[in-house]
Amino acid sequence: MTDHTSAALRSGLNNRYRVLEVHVVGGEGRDPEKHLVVSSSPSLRDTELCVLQNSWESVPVVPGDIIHLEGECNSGTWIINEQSGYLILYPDLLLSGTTISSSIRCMRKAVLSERFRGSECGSRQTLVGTILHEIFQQSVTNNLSPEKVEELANTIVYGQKYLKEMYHLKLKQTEIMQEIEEYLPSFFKWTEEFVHNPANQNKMQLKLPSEDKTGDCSSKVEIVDILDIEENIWSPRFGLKGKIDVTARVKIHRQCGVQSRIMPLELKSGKESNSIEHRSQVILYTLLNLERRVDPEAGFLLYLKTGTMYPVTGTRMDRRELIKLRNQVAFYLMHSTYKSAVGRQQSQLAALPPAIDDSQACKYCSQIHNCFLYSRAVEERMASVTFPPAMIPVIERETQHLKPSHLEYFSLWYLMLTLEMQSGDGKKGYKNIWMIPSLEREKAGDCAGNMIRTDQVQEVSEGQYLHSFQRKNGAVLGANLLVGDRVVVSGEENGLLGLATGYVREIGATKISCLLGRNLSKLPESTTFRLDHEEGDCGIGVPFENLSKLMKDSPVSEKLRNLIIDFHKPRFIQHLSSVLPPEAKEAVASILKGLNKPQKQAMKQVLLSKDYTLIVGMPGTGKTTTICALVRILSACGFSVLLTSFTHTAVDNILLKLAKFKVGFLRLGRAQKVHPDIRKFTEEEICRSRSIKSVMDLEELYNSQPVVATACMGINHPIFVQKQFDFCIVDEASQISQPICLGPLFCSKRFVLVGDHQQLPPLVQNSEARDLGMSESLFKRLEQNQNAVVQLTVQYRMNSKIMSLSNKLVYEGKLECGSEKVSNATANLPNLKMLKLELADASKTWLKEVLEPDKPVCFLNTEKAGCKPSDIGIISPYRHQLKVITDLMARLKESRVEVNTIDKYQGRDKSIIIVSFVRNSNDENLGALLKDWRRLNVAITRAKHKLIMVGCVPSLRRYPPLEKLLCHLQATSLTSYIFNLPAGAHESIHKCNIL
DNA sequence: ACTCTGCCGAGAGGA
Repeated sequence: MTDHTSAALRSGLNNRYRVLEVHVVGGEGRDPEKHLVVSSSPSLRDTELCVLQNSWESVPVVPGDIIHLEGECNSGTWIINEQSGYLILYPDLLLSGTTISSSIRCMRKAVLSERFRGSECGSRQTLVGTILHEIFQQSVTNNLSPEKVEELANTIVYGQKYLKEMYHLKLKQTEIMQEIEEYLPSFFKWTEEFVHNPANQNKMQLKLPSEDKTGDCSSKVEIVDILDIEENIWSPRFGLKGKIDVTARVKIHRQCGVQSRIMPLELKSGKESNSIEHRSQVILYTLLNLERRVDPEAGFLLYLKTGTMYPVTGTRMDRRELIKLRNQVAFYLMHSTYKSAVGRQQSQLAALPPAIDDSQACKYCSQIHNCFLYSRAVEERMASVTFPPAMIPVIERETQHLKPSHLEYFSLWYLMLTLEMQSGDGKKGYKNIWMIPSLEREKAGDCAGNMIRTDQVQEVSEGQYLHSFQRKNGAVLGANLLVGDRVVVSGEENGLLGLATGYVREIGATKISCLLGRNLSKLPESTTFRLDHEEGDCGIGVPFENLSKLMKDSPVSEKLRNLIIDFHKPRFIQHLSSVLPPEAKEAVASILKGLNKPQKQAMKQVLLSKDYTLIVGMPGTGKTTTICALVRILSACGFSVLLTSFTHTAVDNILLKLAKFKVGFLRLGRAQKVHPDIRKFTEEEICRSRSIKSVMDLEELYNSQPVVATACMGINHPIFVQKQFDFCIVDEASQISQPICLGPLFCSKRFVLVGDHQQLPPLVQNSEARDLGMSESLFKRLEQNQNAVVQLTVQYRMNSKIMSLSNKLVYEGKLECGSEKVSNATANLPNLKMLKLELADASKTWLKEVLEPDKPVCFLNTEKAGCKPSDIGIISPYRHQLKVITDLMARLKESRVEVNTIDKYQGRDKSIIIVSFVRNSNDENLGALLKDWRRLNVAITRAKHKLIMVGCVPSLRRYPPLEKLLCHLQATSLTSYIFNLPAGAHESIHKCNIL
């Protein structure tokens, strides 16, 4: 994407330029060149010239792009060629060292891996590799003796940290330990040679690029000090990021003298290949090092199996080629869609990097499924894309299980997800951390700057370090970071970006404590930090992954494709007796007793279903109660249940109820995000309290409960690799986008979606994606199969008059009150009499009327009142309005009244609801939010006893849903609902709030 | 043209 309008441009070391023009020069015997007219001034008036030569002209740069230039600029001209300079395309897109090194062999794979992150499912070797890394890193940092290393290996292998992975791969701890043992002798040999006894070692050839003079470059290398492990570096200069296994101070002994350098050391536990991929990784790490220290020029590759260490020098040529490769990958990632030049300018998916002709490499490729899928669903129709001839029949064969409808579904959703991801780009990216000073970002509340560390760093658990920060000047924090938020900790100084990531643990007036993945105590005490709220994009990986899974050639995926894409009719069995075990009958009957008729019907329908059931939970119809009863019945019948929802809060809502009935369950997900009363059911807590340290115990825990609950993004948990559930229940299903909702469905035989498509749909930011249908939930899509739908129509929230609104407008009269009591309930206003006396003066008669408990619905017309819409309200479509209201309420010292958006109020209720519609007749264009009748429906179904709506009637009439509502209000003979407010009425309305 | 919640990740090896 070329839209970087807000990007800050700079010259100097961190120079950013915008490309204004691109000219291809040369040909006719002359070497081709590309001339770029670039500018770093905000006005784009002062321009410079950038000349690309010696194959740099192949960089796919276009006008509008942001580039970073490295090298020298002489009188306004940059020369980037064989000898000097680098051009980095889209430098704010940081690519990891492994992404680039893997793109050497197959760029297509590298690009696919950026989208489909979970495809690499791990193996024994990778797990052993990870564990070996940790053992080595800790041993070398703490200079451990061989006995201590053995001990450490034991604690790690028989500890808690890698149990999940071992369970996932069905590996035993003893097996892993055995394999680890085999590595230790070579590791000891290496420490002898390079750390303890460097004088005895063999010489190695190490020629650093800066040493021009030829001659003897054989040297002895000595590791003097380990400065860091897992050092995380972000380099917006080279557009790179990475974690460096070991950062070591190294002495190079030569005939001509001794040199000291800080160099990266890359560990490998696999085959001693000294391959180009491995070497490239080291070279990229030397580039990353430039962010923090002098150019190391070289690094080392250490193969743990043999203890052999190879020096890797990054020549200019190596670096240049790797940067060019990075630019290409960056180009493909930034141009994953394009607008068709003709017609309606619709976005289309672009081709991936071409497939390579290497069946050997493809055989072991973890992305092969996605590679074939994309070629079949997207690229096949493109004239410009060709495949190696040998590959064509393979693609054909590997995708033959997919019908055209499946391929269409895939490409449409792939496109929509990509569009949505791009539109988040501006906000999401980490680039704000380096592009916006902390002080400025703090105003938006997303950052806390100028912080220093205070207390000792505590290692709370393996790899979790508790850090405390406070302002350098002791000032109060302005940030609105919340407990549980993810944060990125960086140094305020240059080059210290992304030092660590973690979670906010506690927030005080002047202090923040965070649980970070790395220990920062080694940094100088004077280091000042900034804590940036991480606006995650990682979640976007889950829907891509689910989409890919849906296209797999497996029975589960095939069944879901049939049901979801091809709308096969959901099947039901005839008789309850075949699912209801006799011994469960009594228990089930007693649970059913507490339910109303449609709720009972829903239970029955689910029990009879072979595929799926949709439960429409209209407002106030007891969705939570119903789900809770369903879980109890299903587990009484001996079924296993996977219980999910989009948000943690919704999951815990049900669990809180379930806990009362003593139904056992296991809650997955980070304890911090879980309701305090439910935390004791989380895997994390149980593992801690029972100090589970063996794969067997963990497996026992996973199998101990037939009911497992998680947020639906949490389906990458290893439990789901091995367990299949009888039923999956998805709450809030009408608010979840299809590819996310799919996730939990792979883990069960049947599913139940609970929701109400008349309420708000999944949130989609990108308008084009929305127009393409991205906000259609799976619930809505499947609702056309009416035989799978049960409606909960008996509601216990609203009194009859409030209910009648939405009943008329939305539910075609299907809603009914659960009891007389519900139907007639009015607001309890104990101070009303006193207040009425206060309001005796005639100008306020309207307020008296509004407050009458037997007028449950009223609409206050602000048209003539001159009352600013921005003065009133409790729920509102707009966040800005809420801010104004909250401030006013604070001035009136009223904090008990909850102020929130309509969207956030979905699923909740209150006795009295005041809706502020905000819109004023002066508004030139209609906003989109109020056009959505689902939002209106949510707004008018939150109140139990009294619904007060405030807004300018003539303005609101321009919105079709509100027009309908107002018409209905006028047409009803119950009472005159609409009041015309006199001037200055808004003050009184706040008094009304204080009731 | 105003609505916002989920995910731990860059890299663990394989040819």
